[in-house]
Amino acid sequence: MATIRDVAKLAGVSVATISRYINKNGYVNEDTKLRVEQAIKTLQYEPNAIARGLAGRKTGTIALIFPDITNPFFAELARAVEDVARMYGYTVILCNSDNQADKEQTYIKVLKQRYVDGILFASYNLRSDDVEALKSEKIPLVMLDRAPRDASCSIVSSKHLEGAQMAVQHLMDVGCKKIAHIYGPQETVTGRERFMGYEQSVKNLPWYSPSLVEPGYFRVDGGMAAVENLMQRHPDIDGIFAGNDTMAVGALKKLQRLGLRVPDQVALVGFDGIDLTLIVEPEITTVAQPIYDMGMLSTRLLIKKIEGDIQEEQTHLFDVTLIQRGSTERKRNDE
Amino acid sequence: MATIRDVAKLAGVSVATISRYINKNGYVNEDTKLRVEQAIKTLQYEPNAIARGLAGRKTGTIALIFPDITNPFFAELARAVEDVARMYGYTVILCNSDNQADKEQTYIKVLKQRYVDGILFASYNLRSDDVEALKSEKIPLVMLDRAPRDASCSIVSSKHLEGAQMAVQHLMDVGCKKIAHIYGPQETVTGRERFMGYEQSVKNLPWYSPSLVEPGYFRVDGGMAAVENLMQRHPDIDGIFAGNDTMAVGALKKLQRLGLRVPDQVALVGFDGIDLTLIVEPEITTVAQPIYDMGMLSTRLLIKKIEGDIQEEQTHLFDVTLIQRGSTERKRNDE
DNA sequence: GTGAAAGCGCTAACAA
DNA sequence: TTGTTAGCGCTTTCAC
Repeated sequence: MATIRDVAKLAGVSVATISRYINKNGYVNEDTKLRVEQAIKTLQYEPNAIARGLAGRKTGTIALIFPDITNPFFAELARAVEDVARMYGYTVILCNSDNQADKEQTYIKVLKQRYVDGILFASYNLRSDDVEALKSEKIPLVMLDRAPRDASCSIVSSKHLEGAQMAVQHLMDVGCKKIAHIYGPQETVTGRERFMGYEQSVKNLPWYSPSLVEPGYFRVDGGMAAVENLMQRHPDIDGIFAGNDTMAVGALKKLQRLGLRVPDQVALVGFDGIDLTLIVEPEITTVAQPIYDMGMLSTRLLIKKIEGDIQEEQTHLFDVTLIQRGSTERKRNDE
Repeated sequence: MATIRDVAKLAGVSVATISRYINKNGYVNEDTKLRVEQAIKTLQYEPNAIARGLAGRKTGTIALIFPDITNPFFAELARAVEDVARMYGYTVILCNSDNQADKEQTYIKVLKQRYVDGILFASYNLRSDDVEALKSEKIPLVMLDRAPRDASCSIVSSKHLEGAQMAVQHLMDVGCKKIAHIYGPQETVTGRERFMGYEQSVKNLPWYSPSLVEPGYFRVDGGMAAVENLMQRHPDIDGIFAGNDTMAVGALKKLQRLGLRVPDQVALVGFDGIDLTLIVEPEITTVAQPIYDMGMLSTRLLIKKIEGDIQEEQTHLFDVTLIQRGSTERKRNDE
C-alpha cells in the first residue's frame, strides 16, 4: 500500500501538501492540486486511518452502546445509525451491554483506548459522573431515551407519556370498559413514562384498580405471563395497553391461547412500532416511534458534535403516532 | 491519560520493558515485573489501541459484513460474534451491505484503511479475486454460508440440502399429499440448496409438478404473495415448505387470511430457527440452524487465524434440527 | 534481562 | 503557497 510519502515523491511536493489536500484545509495551488490528484490516482493511495487517528486524534469511528442487537427495536436503530455513519465516512462499533453496568464501563474504557470519536448511548446505567468524565475528555455523547439526573447531555427521545395516553384513549374510543397495563422495567425511562401515561389516564375512572397492572419486562414471555395473571384477577378486562410491542405480541399469543378473541373480547395496543406487530394475526395496533429517524437524528447530532458544528447539548423529542390495526378494530364503536 | 513512557519513568525502566510486559513476549525479571505492575496500577495506565495498531499492525478489530442487521437471523449472528469478540478482547465493526456489491467493495476498502485484523463475511457478492486479494494482503477471512467458486477460504455453513429433505419428509409424515415450496433467492447458497433439497425429495412423486414452487425472496411479503399464487394454481396443496422462517411467517399470515386452517388444511415448515416462528399462533415448525453457535464458531475461527493459531482454510458444516411445532401438529397421522 | 533508537503513516505547527 | 520537522504512543530489532 502506498503511503503519503510515496504520493508526495511522485507529485514532487512535500507530505504536508498531500495532507492539506486530503484534509481540505490550508491552501493548495490549483496546479499542484492536479499533480497531487494524479499521483493519488496512479498509486491508488488510500490514507491510513490508524495513522491519522494517532496523529490527529480522529479515527472516524463511533460506538453504539445499547442493550441487545437481537431486540428488533435496537436492530432498527443500529441500522439507521450505521447508514448515516457510512454516509459521513464513519464506521460504527457495536456494543451489546445487556444493561449491565460493568459491561457498559468496560466498553467505555475500551472505546477510549481506541479513540472513538463519539458514543451513542442507549443503555440504562450511565451515571452522571460517567457523563462528566466523558465530557472532560471531550468525547461527544448522545443519549437515547435516557439521561442521568443532573447531568447535562444531548438527548434524543420521544413522547412516551403522551403516547401512552393516546393508547389508553384509543382503547376507550373503541369501547373498552376496563383497561389493564403491562408495564416495562421501571428503571427505564420508557417503562416509567409509559406507566405514568397509563396511570394518569385512568386513575380517576370508576373501574380503575391498582391491580390492573402487571410487569412484563419488555419480553414476549413476560407479556404472556402478565396476561395470565391479569385475566385471572380480572376476567372482565376488555382492553390491554402493553408498554412495548414485544410484550404486546406475548399478550396476544396468550389471549389467543386462552381462547379470547382479539379484538372483540379484548382489544390490544402496543408501543414502539416494530415490525413484529405486523407479522401476527391480527396485526397489533401500536404507538409508533419513528425509530429509524431517531437513529438518524442522533447520529447526525453526534457527528455534528464531533466535527465541532455544535457545542451546546440539545434535546430532541419526537412525536409518536398511533397506528390502528386489527387488534383494536372492532365491529362497533359501541356505547 | 498516562502513556507507556510515564509508566516506564515511574517504574524506573525503559519503555521496551513495559511493552514486553504488556504483550507478554520477551523476558522480564520478576522484580521489575512487580515494579511495572505497580506503576501501571498507580497511573491507571491503559495502552493506546491506536498506537499499537500503527506500530504493530494489530488493531484488535474485526468486521462483520452481512446484508442487514434488521434481519433477525443476522442479528442473532451478530450477537454471537460480538460476544465472542469481546471475550477475546476484540471489537466488532458493523457493516450492512444489503447484498450490494458496491457497498461490499467500499467496506472492504475502508476496513483495510482501518487495519481490521479480520473479516467475517456473510454477504453474497464476494468474488474469488476479492478473496485472493484479501489473502495476499494477509487479512484473515471467514465466510458464512457462501464461498466463491474456486477460491479456497474458510467456510462455516450448515446442512441446507439435508435440512430441506427433512422438512419435506416431515410434511409427508404428517400426511401431506401435495407439498409446495416457497424458495429464496437463487443467487444465494442457502436459497439454492434448500430448493434442491425439496426438488430431490419430491420430483419422482406422482403429484409433483414444477408449478408447485414460487419465489418468496426471503421476505414476509414474498411469502404472502407466494401462497396466494400457489393456492390459486393448486387449491389442493396441503403442505408448504418455506425456504426460510421469514417467508414461512408470511405464508402463515396469508393462509390464515384465506381462511385456511393451519395445520389441518395446510401444514407449514420453515427454515432457520429464528424466534419469529415462536411468536405467531400456531408456532411454526422449522428446520433450525444453530445460529448462535455458528456465529461463535466462525468468530473463534477468525480469531485463531488472526492470531496465527491456524493456517489452513477450514470448512465447518453444522447439523440442522427439525423442531416440530403447532404448524404441523395434526390430530391424526393418517393413511 | 534490559535499553536505545528507529520506525509505523500521518497531522500540524512553524518557517520560508 | 509550500516545505521542514517534531511528534502521536507503541512495537521491535539489535546491542549490551
